[in-house]
Amino acid sequence: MPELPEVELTRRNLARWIGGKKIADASLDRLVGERVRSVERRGKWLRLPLSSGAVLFSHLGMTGKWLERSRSDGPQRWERARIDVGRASVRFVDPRRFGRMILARDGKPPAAFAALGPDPLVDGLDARALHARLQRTKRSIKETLLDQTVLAGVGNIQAAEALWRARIDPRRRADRLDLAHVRKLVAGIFASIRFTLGSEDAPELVYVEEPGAPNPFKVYGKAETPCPRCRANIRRIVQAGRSTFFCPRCQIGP
DNA sequence: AACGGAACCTGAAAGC
DNA sequence: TGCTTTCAGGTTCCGT
Repeated sequence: MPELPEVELTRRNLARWIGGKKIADASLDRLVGERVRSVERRGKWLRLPLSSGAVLFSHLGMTGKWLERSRSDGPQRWERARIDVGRASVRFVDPRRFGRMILARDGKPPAAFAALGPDPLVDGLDARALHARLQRTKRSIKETLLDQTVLAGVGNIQAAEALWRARIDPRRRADRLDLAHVRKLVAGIFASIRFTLGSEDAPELVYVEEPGAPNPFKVYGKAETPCPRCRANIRRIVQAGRSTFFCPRCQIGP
């Protein structure tokens, strides 16, 4: 269930595994013979420009992962695609099948990609611009952060974590945040992304919802445990059908 | 135009 | 034990 940090770590792994390499074989015939010019990321999308000018777009959905295996290894459980380069082979596995792979022969991105707002790592985040954008909605700040056209890459975990770091109540209306709040929020987003990049970096990513996976987060998935900052009990609520975790004491209310 | 809710799909855990 | 319900860090579509 990947968000910006997990997709960024996947990007770095894929760049090492297949960046600059020629595709010797693939589950998608059209890819054979192409060279992977680079592995890029924007929001939760991976973008792989190929030597012919075609571009491969990959979205991990909720459960998608790229794994490195040996060329001689058989299909992995839930394998949906494979790309072989030299002796190595990368596999896309996705039990829940929400992930997507799109080969754009003309390089034109899918609509969802084209509509993405600024990516914090790729484009940076401007507090004034974000503040102006937040003025245009009556939704809660938590729901608004999940809107990929406002900001690319923040998902349910990063939203909760960033708001906790910024001490902002997730139920607060987005248009009620002043510039000072938005500055704290921007700092919170960067801090949370950095923290997650540091704690999850591995050749094989493990998502927190998987059985037995560690939970490195401050509030996500921590209902009824003490807030790491003020020791009040973390609460779980539902917003727009998704779980939100927050501290009712140190995150300033609506 | 913007918003909330259901739908898409599968597996694991919790509840009965 | 086995059946049912709930939940999951994704987007998309549909109706209001």
